[in-house]
Amino acid sequence: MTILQDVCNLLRLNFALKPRTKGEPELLFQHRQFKAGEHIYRMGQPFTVLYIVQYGFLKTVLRNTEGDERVLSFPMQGDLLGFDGIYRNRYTSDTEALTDCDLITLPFKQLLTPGHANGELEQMIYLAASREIALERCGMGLSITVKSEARVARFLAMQSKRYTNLGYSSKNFLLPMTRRDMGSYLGLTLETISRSLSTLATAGIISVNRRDIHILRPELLILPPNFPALPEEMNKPAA
Amino acid sequence: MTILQDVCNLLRLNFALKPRTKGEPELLFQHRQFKAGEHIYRMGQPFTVLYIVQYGFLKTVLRNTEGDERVLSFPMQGDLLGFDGIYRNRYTSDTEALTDCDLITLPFKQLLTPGHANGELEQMIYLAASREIALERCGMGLSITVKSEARVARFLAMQSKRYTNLGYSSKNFLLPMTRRDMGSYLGLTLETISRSLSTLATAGIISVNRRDIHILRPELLILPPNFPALPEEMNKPAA
DNA sequence: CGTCATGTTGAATATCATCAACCACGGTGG
DNA sequence: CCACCGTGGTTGATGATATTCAACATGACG
Repeated sequence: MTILQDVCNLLRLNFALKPRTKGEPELLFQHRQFKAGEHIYRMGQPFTVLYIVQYGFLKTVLRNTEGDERVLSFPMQGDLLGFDGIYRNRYTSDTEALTDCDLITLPFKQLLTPGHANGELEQMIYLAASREIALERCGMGLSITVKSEARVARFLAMQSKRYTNLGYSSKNFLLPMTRRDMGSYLGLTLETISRSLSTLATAGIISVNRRDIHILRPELLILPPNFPALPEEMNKPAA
Repeated sequence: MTILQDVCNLLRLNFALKPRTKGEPELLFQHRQFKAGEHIYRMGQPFTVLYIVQYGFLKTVLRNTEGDERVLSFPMQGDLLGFDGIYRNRYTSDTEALTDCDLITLPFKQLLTPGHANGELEQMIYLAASREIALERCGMGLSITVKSEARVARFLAMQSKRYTNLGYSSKNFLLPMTRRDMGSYLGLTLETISRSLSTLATAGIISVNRRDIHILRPELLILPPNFPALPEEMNKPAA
C-alpha cells in the first residue's frame, strides 16, 4: 500500500493506479499530527503545502480586523486543506484542529516541478479541489432558507451524509464543534442554534444531548441542494 | 499573441511564457459567445469544459427542488467557470449570462492527456481555481456582519475592487444584476437591498439610480476580509 | 400606448439577536 | 471526597431588524 494509494482511498477515488517502480515520489508525502486546539496554519502565512485529512475534525475560520470571525467549513477525513493559498502564495484563512488530527502533507511546488509530473496525482488534486468548491457552495446553499430550524436541520443532514460517506453511522454521531462554531457557520447566534436544536428535538425529529445527536426522522432533514455525492464516472488513466 | 497568452493575461498572471514552436495546443482553446439570458450550462449536465470569462457578466445559481434559488457568484472577466463540475463529472450549478458574453473554453479531459501535459497551463488552472475558492469564501465572509447596510456596502466595495482590478473605474459603474440577485447572493430580500442602497445614498456614501452606482465616500465601504488581491509572488517556470 | 419587469417606499408582522439567569459537566486543588 | 471554577449549553424576556404584503413609480419594449 503506497501513500499515493492512501491518498486515493482517502479521496474515495477509484483510480486504477499504475504500479510504481520508482519509490521516489513517496518522499513527497508525510504525515503530520496536531492536537485539538492547535492551528494548522494561520491567515497570511506563506503557502507551502496542501493537506489532506487522514482523521480528525477541523474548522477553517475567516477573521476581520474587528475581531469577529466566520467559520467557513468543517473539514474531515478526505477533505483538502489550504487550496485557497495557492493564488496569493499565502494562506487566506485560519485552520484549527477541533480534535486530535492526522494530516497528509502535499508540498505543492514540488508537485509542479517537471521531474515530479504525475498525471494521477494531478487528477486527484483537481478532483479534491473541485469537491472542495462543491462543498463550500453547499455551505452557501444552507442559507437559502430563511428559517433557522431549517438551516440547522440541513446542516445536520449534511453532517449525517458526510459521516455516511466515510462509513460511519448516519443516525448517531457526535458533533465536533461548539454551538458557537455552528452558529458562525450558519450565520446564526449560538442561542438560536440551541433553540433550533431543541425545537427539532421536541418535534421528535432528532434527539440531542449536548453534542450527541440522534437522527430519529431522517426523511424530515432535507439535504442542501447539490451536496457532493461520490463521483459517478471516473477518468481512468490508460493502463 | 497566442491564446495561451490571452488566458494568461485574463487571469492577470505574470508568467514568463516559453515560446511555443508546436502550435497544436492552441486548438484546445476556442471562443464561444452567449447572449444575455442564455444559460452556459445547467446543473446536472455532463461536465465537459471549463470556461474563462473574456468579457461580460454572469451569475451562478443553486436551485433546490422547491424552486427557491441562491446566487453563488457573479463571474466576470478573468474568472473561471465550471470547476465544481470536475468532481462528479457533472456541473453542479446553473450558470447564466447577465449580459452578452465571450468565453474561452478549456476542454478539461484533453488537458490531462499525456500528450498535452503542459506545466504552465496547469499552474494557471490551479491558480485560477484557487482564486475562485478565495472569491467564494469572500462571498461567505460578506454575511459576517449582521446589519444589512454593511453587507450591501461590502458587496459594493467588492464589486468596485473587481472593476478596479480590470482597469475600470472604481467609483462609477453599472451593476449587471437585479436587486433580487443581489439579495439572493447576500441572503437578503430585494426590498431590503433597495432600502439599504437608499440608506447608503441618503447618508451621502453613494449615489444610486437604479443600476447606476457612484461611490462618493469609498473609505466608508469596507472590503470583506481576504478579498483576493493580485498574486504577490509567482512561481515562474524555469526558462 | 399598454404591458411587463424592475425598483422604491410604507405599514404590520415574524424572526432573530441581545442580555441575562441558570444548569451540566470536567477539571483542579484542598 | 467535595467545593470551586470555567467552559459550554439551555431557556426566558425584550427589543432590534428583516421579511412580508402591498401600493406605486419608472423604464424598456412591442
